[in-house]
Amino acid sequence: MADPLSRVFSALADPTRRDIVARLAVGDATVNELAAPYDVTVQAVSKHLRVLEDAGLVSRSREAQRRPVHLEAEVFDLMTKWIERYRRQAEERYRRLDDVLRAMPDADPPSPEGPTP
Amino acid sequence: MADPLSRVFSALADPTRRDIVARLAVGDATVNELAAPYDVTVQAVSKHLRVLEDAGLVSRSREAQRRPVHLEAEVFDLMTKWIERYRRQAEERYRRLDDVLRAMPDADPPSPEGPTP
DNA sequence: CGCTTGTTCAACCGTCGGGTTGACAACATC
DNA sequence: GATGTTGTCAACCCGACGGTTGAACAAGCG
Repeated sequence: MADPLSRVFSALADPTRRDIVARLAVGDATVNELAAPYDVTVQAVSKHLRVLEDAGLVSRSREAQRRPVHLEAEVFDLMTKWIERYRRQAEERYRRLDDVLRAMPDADPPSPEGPTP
Repeated sequence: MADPLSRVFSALADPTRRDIVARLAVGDATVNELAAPYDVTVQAVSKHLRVLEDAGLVSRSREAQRRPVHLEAEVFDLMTKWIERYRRQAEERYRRLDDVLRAMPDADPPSPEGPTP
């Protein structure tokens, strides 16, 4: 799973990881602090952070034996851009279809419904 | 994995599924049409569509023996809202931190770095 | 009716993801 | 140097996922 988009979407597909992101939006935190609210081991949270880091959503710096985790919000744009593109395209298509329906000459198109009976 | 957000993110974590969404943004299509560009079986694509449908990203109607697939773009909002929330929050935090740093009195805070030596 | 087309269901296989436990590295403090 | 704190690495378990094959169901058409 090499492509960045898959990594980001996949990273945020887990509720615990989304929770961690939510918490990090408030401020940086250490692994132990992040693990505290959950009933999983610290190792599990460390794994989650690795996934988030690989996705570019999070960065870890060294500060003595602590490793404060920091949210990197820029990667979000990758997703929003992708989403917006296809949302826009779908809406555009809808609009165009509407136009076609409006400008429809009353010839009988291959519509299976009611071809002007 | 009950929550809708996880389902949507998870659904879009697969490149094939994102591709299918991209194709459906252009217009509705049948399973066979969707499967054509890929070298996987039709059944595999059908499974992908089931995932997309469970996530609310796609709907299938019946039209004779065909089952045209239609993109439901509204669910995108779920994601964008989530993303925007935390992006905004992170930016807000950044801005506030900046203010704090700017308005910093030259007392010595518990910073482990250089406490104004 | 029998046949073809389009799609799904069921069973199976290999891999990945989230979780655990246990050991270990790095640093701080006594 | 011994001890404790913080975090990662490694091995393992189990359930979910993406894929396949083979059969079944549904709807039109000879």
